[in-house]
Amino acid sequence: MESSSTSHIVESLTRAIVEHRLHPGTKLAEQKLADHFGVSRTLVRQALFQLSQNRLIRMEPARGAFVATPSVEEAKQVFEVRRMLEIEMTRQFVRHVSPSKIKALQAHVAEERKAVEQQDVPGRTELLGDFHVRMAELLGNQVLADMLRDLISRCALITLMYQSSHGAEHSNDEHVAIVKALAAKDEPRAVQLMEDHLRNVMSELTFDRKPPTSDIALALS
Amino acid sequence: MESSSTSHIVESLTRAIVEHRLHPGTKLAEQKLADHFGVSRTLVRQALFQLSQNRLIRMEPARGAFVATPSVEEAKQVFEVRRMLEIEMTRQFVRHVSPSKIKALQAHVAEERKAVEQQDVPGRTELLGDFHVRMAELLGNQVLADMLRDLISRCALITLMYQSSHGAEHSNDEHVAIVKALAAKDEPRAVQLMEDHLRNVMSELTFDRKPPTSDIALALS
DNA sequence: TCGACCAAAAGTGTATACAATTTTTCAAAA
DNA sequence: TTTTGAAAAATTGTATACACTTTTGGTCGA
Repeated sequence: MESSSTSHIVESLTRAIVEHRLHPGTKLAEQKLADHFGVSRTLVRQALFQLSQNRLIRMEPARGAFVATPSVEEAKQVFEVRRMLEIEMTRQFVRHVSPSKIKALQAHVAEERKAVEQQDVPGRTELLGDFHVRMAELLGNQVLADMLRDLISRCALITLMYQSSHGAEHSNDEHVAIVKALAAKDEPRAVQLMEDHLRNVMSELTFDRKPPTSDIALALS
Repeated sequence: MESSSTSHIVESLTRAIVEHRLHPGTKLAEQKLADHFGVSRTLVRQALFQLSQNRLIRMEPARGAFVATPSVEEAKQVFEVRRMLEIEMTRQFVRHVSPSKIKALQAHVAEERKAVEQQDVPGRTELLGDFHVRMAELLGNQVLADMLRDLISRCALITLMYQSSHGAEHSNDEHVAIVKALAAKDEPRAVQLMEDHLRNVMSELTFDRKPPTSDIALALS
C-alpha cells in the first residue's frame, strides 16, 4: 500500500488484533500481508516473529501464524500479574504523589470521558488501557510502563470484542475514584479501589468464541 | 558449526550475554554469527530481533546489533519491577503453600548449594536466578514465570561479571531462609526476607565499565 | 454416497542476491 | 603530525529464489 517499516506492520497488526478487527484464530498468511502492506515477506515475517513474542499471535511450525486464542487459564494469569504490578505501583504512586502528577491523571481521565461520551470505541479502549501505563510513566518507571502496555494488549485480546458502553463508563468512573484517592494520599483506599477495578475488568471476561474473520484485507483496511 | 534453529541461536547468545562472555557494547556482526553457527544471515537476524525485544541487545539502524549496556536508571527500574512482582508472589505463595511445594524449593536450594560449593559459576548463576522462576511455576503462574525469567536475564546483564563467591553463598543462604519462612507460613517474615534479598542482590551492582570483548568466536566457543 | 489416495496448488523455511549505508583505508594537504 | 577526503571494503536492509511441507481438489474404488 504505502512505504512501511517492520514496526509499522507490527503496530498496524497490533491495533487490528487488540481492537478485535482480527479475531482470535484467524490465519495470518505471509504473502497476503506482504501484498497488503506492499513489502516482501521478509518484513512481514519479522513483524510476525515480534508479535509472537508479545503473545498476540502464535506460530505453528510450517503451518503459519494465527491470531492468539488465550486460554481461560492464561487470561487469569495475565490479570493476576497485572494485579501484582498495579497494587504495588499504586502504593508507590501515593508515596511519590505531586500536584502535577495528579493534574496529568485528571487530564487523562477527562480524555477518557470524552471518548466514552462520543462512543469512540477504539479510542476509549486505548485510553482506558493507557491510564495504567500513564501511572507507570508518571512514576518514572519506563520498564514498568512497557511491561504493562504488553500485558494490557493481551488483556484486550481476552476481553469482550466490544466493551459495553456501560462497562466503559464504569471503568472511567473507577479511574476518577482512584485519582481522587491518590490525590488524598489515602493509600489503603487507592489500593483497594485499584484492586476492585482490576477485578471488575476481569469479571467482564466472556469466553464465548466468535467466528473468526479470515478476510485480512477487510479487517486491516 | 552444527544444525541450529533460530531458538538455538537465541539461547546460545542469551547464555553468552547473561554469563558475561560477551560484554556490554560488543558488536554482533551478522555474517560472523552466521559463519559461527553455520547458517545464513536470515536466521541470525531473526535471533537478533528476538534478543532486542528482550532488551539483551540493542539494534541501531544501519549500524547493527550490540550487546545492551543498560543505564543505572534502567537497572533500578528493572529491579523495582522485580520487587513489585516478587513481594506479591511471596504473599500468594504463603497462602497456597503445600508440603510438596516446599520440598521442591528445598531440592532447588540444595542444588544451588552444590553449585556454589563446586565453584560452578555459570551453573550457580543460573540456579540462583531460577529459584525465583521456580516459585512462580510452583504457584502455577507460567505468565509470571516467563516474565521473571526475562527480568532476571536483564538483571544478570547488569550485575557483576562474576558474583563473588561470598555473594553467591549469601544469596543461597537467603533462599534457604525464605523457604523456611514460607514453610512456617510466616507471611510478613517471608515478604521481609524476599525484600531484603532483592535489595542485597541489587546492592552488588557495580557500574564500572569493562573493556568489551569483540572476539565473538572466542566468547561463544 | 462416502472415504482413501494422489497430484496440483499454496504456503512456509532458509539461502542467496543486490541495493543502500556505514566503516575502513590511505594518500594528500595543512 | 594531524586532519581531510574519497575510493574501497564491509555491513546492513530488503527482495527474490528455491526446497520442502501442508493444504486443496478431484478421481477412483468400495
